[in-house]
Amino acid sequence: MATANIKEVARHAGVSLGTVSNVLNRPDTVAPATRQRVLDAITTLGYVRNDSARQLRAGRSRTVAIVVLDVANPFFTDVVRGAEQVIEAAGAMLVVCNSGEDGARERRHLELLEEQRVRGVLITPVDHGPQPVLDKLIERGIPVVLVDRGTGRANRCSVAVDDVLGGRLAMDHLLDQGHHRIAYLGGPLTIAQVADRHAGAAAAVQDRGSTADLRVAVTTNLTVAAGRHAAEELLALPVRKRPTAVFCANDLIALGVLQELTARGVRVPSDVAIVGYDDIEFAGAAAVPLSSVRQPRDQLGRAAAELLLEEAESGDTHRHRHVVFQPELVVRRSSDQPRRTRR
Amino acid sequence: MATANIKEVARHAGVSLGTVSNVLNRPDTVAPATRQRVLDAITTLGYVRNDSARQLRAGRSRTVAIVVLDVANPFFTDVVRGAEQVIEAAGAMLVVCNSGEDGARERRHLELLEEQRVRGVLITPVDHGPQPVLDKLIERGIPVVLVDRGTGRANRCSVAVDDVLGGRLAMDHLLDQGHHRIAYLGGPLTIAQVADRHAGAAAAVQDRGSTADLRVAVTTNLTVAAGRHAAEELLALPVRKRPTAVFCANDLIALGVLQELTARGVRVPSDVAIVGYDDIEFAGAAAVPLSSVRQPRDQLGRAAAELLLEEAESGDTHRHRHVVFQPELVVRRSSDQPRRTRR
DNA sequence: AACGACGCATGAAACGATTCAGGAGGGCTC
DNA sequence: GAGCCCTCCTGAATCGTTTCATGCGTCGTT
Repeated sequence: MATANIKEVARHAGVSLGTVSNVLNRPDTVAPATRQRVLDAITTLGYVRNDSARQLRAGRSRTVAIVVLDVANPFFTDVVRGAEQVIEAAGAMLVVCNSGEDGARERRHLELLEEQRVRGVLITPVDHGPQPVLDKLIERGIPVVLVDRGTGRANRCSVAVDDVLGGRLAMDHLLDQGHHRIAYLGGPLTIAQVADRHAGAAAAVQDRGSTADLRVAVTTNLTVAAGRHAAEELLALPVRKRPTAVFCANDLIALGVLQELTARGVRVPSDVAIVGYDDIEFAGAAAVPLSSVRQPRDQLGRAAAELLLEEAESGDTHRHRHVVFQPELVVRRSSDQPRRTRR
Repeated sequence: MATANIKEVARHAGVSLGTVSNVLNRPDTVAPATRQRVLDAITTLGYVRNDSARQLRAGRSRTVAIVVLDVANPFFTDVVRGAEQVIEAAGAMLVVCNSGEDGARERRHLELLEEQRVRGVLITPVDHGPQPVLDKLIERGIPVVLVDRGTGRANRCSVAVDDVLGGRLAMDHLLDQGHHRIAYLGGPLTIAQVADRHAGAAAAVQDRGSTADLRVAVTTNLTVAAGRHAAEELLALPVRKRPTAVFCANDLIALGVLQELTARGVRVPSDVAIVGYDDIEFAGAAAVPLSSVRQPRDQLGRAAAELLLEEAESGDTHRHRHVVFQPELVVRRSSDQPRRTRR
């Protein structure tokens, strides 16, 4: 019942504790014959290392945690997969924690992770204000890497995508297509990503000296349902005031808009063009494939994981870095139809 | 730097080790004044429990693992969320591991989890043959609960949804709508769910004594791309031989089919009706909202977690159970148009 | 023959928490 | 005031691993 321990293995193989440990950790320092005896003992006893003891001795664990806002959001699942690759290749283990956009849950998770002395934490924090909990982790020597939150602080690394540029790309595209009345859908504006994407869109209009009308419709969150709701409001406008294009803060909203418009007989893109953000898998698979601003999601995860491992290994000599990726516009059918210039 | 330990706390508060431990674990056995002194020492020293030491002593950890086939699949993310609720409510922690449908990765994960002496494992195994790795875990006293794999073995609990019934529901619906040529899309058939759903569909045809023609098109996996590919093959058939309805083994395939058909000018549901499976969020949000067989995904996760905790606590007195949920057909536009009876 | 070097193996000493048998002191009963 | 119970606290023993100073041969060099 009680799993065999290293001592029993030693006794069974007729060697000392230290030798078994050496077989496990530095096999080449043990004579082949002895090594084999030990290995045999291990298999016949069904010995399995006890990680708690290992960690206790080592003072730190071999697991890395990632705390995401929503495990069910395709954006984050892809980030997780990217991080996973790097972490597992390094022989460590990635545990995924879900804050569900809830600060209290986030804090509970971080406390548990601290008790576990995890090797490091990748996190997209719920709040983007000052973060005493994170600072505490860092003081304790647990590296923290911010994921997808631009302005990293001085005591930690960060990876992010240039959301202002993303907004600019989307808007430039819509302006190129000849649109003049354009709506930006997203919210709440307290979310940095939502605000930045809008700022980029506005900057694009301004830089061109365009007379285009860009207005914002704030949604309560970033879900499909919010998109449907926003579309209803657009449809309530008289046709001549209705935007001919909408730029959505993420693809879930865009999909909601698409669905509602199609259901009401408004055609995409001929009546209304749509551009989303994130380029999740379901964007290209929508019945009217969705134009979207692609973020290198798995790269984001990979880069974050690499920074973390680097910091964990190099220790004090580490210099914090802030990696920023460039987004990329993917034009698909939902916005691919130049509009005859008219007002 | 090195985090304070319980000994320093004891010294700082002028008490013994045991007292500090009591404050932490049995606060009411310590006199209020002493307790407060200890708590003060804890905060001033910034003491954080060391979970490794705790676990080593206790012999087991307070974390539960869930091993899923694909973290990015909306079906599994919802199962995870369900399990999470129960596990966290019990003061434990859920770690999510991704096997990516790869048996080797699954095994590596299980080995690591065993080293960590996790409290239990929820798993949707990659293979449904005999599972020596899982048996080994169980022998070691680590409870295992199968998720979404019907035929649980005698030494473990399981939760599942009746896939045969689900297939039957879908097919009954399509037959009711007057369809006579129907295709089942899914694969590989070695996946129990894929086979069971087909079995249900076939049984429905037979039980009615229907003359309907149900044929299977096997896909290589269960993704959107596979659905698109399958749709292309359907379109290669002459119209008079082409199925008027397709039943897909999951929603990702169904979305792929929908996209490809729409892109080729085939209308859904009037030319071809579609029914999917899982009822993921994007099913209802598709441009032609998708009929689908709904599985109680979060309940699945919750039930699995509850069985696990129960087993972990009751120990030997535990009797393994196999919970089976009923699926439910959700009819949406993609199949909601009775067909004039004709052959 | 003496010496160092080297290869292997040893086992005691950590790591930090929990547990538990036991002790100190105070108050109560008879 | 003896005996007893209670409350509160103590500290050694324990969990299983890793590490490291040490020991013991053997071999090659001088």
